[in-house]
Amino acid sequence: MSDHERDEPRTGEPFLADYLQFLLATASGLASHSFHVQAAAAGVSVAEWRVLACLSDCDGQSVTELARLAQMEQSRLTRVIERMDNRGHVTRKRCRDDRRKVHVWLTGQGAGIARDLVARARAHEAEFIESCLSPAEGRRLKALLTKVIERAGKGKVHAIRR
Amino acid sequence: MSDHERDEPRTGEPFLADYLQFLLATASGLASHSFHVQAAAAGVSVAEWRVLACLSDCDGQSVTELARLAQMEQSRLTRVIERMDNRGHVTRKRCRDDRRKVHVWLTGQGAGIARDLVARARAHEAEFIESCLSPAEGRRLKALLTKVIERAGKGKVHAIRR
DNA sequence: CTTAAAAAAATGCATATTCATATTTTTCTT
DNA sequence: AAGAAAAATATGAATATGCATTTTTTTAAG
Repeated sequence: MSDHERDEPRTGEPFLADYLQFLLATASGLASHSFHVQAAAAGVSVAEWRVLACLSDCDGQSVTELARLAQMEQSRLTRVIERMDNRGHVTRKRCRDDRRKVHVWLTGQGAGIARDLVARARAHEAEFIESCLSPAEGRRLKALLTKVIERAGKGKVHAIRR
Repeated sequence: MSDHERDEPRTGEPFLADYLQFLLATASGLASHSFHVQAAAAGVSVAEWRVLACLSDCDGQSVTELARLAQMEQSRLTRVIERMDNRGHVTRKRCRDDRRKVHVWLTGQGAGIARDLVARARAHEAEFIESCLSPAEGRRLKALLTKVIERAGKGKVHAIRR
């Protein structure tokens, strides 16, 4: 319809379609978006979902560990956790061995919500993969991403424990 | 060091390490983070960088098109663009064919910044891939992501034009 | 042709996020 | 063992973001 009224012609090569970081961000957004809508409907924001998922995988992490795993800036995570604490979804305890640290656990209620969302996330993942890749391709993609994370996140994302 | 003071044992299977959406988000963050630091040092936020990159690839898109391509909520994009307009990095023109739409272009200055950042992004991408994958794996990963985007983003990310 | 519905962008306002910095505790140096 | 440096959280204040809604324009229906 609209002709975009361009002034200048295209500069050089198309950039985005071959830029790994763009492809990752776009695929990530597409893959997660509709699940995030489900979570929102359940009253859980994206940031909160990330915390629930991380804790459901490994409960009792410290704020800093959690921040790394959930890819959140520390002070942001502190406040996300604070809200979740107020709603009774997590509890915090200062670590006795190192009293600088604060560890975070799911409460019973939080764990329930997490279990439910994790189940839905698994279902959503299966649907999503089926909608765009063969099972083998899905496995291959995961393997490649895992390799990227292990190599690039050396020390940063130690929490991918199997 | 710290023993994480767990109360309950682990629930079930580890979840995150095999959850595609987590792998994508994590890899995406790791891949982009250090470039985002570079951009910030150049006075460009992540959101602004996305706009610059999208426009440098295809100038004169409408706000809605840009929002889809840059994966930004529309009202957020409107304000990001407004700031970029104030700084003289982009200009907006209401479309004559369809006066609801507003198209966005890079200014000379904006295009200069975009060119510079795109060049750095390409260099950063090459370094990043080399740091964690073989060239063949890098290509394979891009191919898989492209497939995901084409299939899952049917109609949503039409702007991946080569 | 007139009115209803849809589409695009902007905006008000409540909330969330960021950045820098303060605070507390631990680790390292000498 | 004392003091400096580092590490982990928290917090104040400026800014950005999200959601619902409004405004303007276009498209569809009757």
